[in-house]
Amino acid sequence: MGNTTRGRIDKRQAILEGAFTVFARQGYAQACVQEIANEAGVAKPTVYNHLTDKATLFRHAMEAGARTALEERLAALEPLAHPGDDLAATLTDVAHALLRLHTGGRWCALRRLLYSEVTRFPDLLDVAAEYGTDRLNQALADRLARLTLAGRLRAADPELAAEQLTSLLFGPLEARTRLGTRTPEDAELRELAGTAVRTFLTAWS
Amino acid sequence: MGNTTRGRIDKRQAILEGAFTVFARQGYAQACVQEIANEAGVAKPTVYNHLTDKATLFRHAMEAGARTALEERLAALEPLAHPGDDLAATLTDVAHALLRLHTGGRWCALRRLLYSEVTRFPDLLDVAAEYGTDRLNQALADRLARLTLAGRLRAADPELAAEQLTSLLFGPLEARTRLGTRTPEDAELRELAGTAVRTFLTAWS
DNA sequence: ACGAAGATGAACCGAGGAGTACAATCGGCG
DNA sequence: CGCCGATTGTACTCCTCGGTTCATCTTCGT
Repeated sequence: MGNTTRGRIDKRQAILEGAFTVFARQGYAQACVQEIANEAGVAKPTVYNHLTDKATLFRHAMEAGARTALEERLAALEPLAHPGDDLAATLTDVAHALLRLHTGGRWCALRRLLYSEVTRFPDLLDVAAEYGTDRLNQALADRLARLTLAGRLRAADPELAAEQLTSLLFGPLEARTRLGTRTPEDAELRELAGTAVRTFLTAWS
Repeated sequence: MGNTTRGRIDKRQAILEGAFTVFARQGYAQACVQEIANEAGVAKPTVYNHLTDKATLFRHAMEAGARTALEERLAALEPLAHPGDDLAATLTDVAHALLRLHTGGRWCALRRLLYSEVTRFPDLLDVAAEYGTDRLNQALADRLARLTLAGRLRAADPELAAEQLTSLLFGPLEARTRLGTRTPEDAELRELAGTAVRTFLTAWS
């Protein structure tokens, strides 16, 4: 258990990361603080020293996890700032990257925890609003608006267009990933991205 | 608490319904059997008499809830069997009905419970497969195929078309319903159904 | 009316886990 | 070196809750 450096590196960070992985694996109620402490390579009283409560520990862990997840997703749609000659191709690439993130373990766990604990922790709604799908849609709408201005698209309502694109992308995932317990083949994701972008473009160009 | 008829009407049914509502309200781990018994107007040993375990109680409650939810949803797309002259209108009506079901308490609770407990109860995947979105997509694909045969649609791949229509419908709900904690205005749902059907029809006709 | 089967309430057991107390230890800093 | 604050293990106190037992009704079929 005592492999982690005994020294002065930020325990708090380790605790939050360990907490997120344990919560993701067990759920809030079944995760015991002792196991989180073990996962973080830290003693149980240290956990209570940094984060007063199991509840606040959960909140902070969720917020940290959600923030990094959002950063990943925003980074994934960066290519849309410099689209090549083939708009459909870059759009498909971006869609594919988003799908891979969305089928990854971190994002699935985050969604599961949000759904399951939102009734007991209503403040998680703020986390979801701050780092959730709305934020991604907003950034995507910005990109689509720029593309429309450049004459490469005909999205009169960029918000709606973005919402429909992400819906076409992520909607089928629930069934395809068996509620997040399976990660589909990369080829399947590629195919999914292609069909979604195709219908999107026939509707919005 | 003894308001429920003391007689011989099916206790088991009452227990399952009460269990579903309590599980929906509290989640699996935080729901205690005593409260379920109270909700069902029944004594705790009676619960253990009908359903041996808390786990099996949960499984049966989930299956019952999922079955009725599926029946509701399948009934909602019945109008597609006799579409009027205006296909877009009936499609929008069906979409609206589906959206109202999907924003209702029962379905949201079911989704929450499925997501949160699928790791501890992998057999819930069978329930989801039996009564979940796939089944609805299948029935919808059947309708779309019939419509295509009748020349009212051009859905070469009915499965894909159905998947994309439901995605366009239900995708935006996650954000609009704040993870299922809010039920949008009926006008908003109507608008959502309209835009979804519009893009669907421009892509598939 | 009566007996059997099921339902009821209450008390009880045991496990698991949150949170705390405390004494021993480690680390950096003057 | 010697202090001080943070860290560690361990043990402990509650408390919740699953599941059971049991003695006492209630209901129904006959």
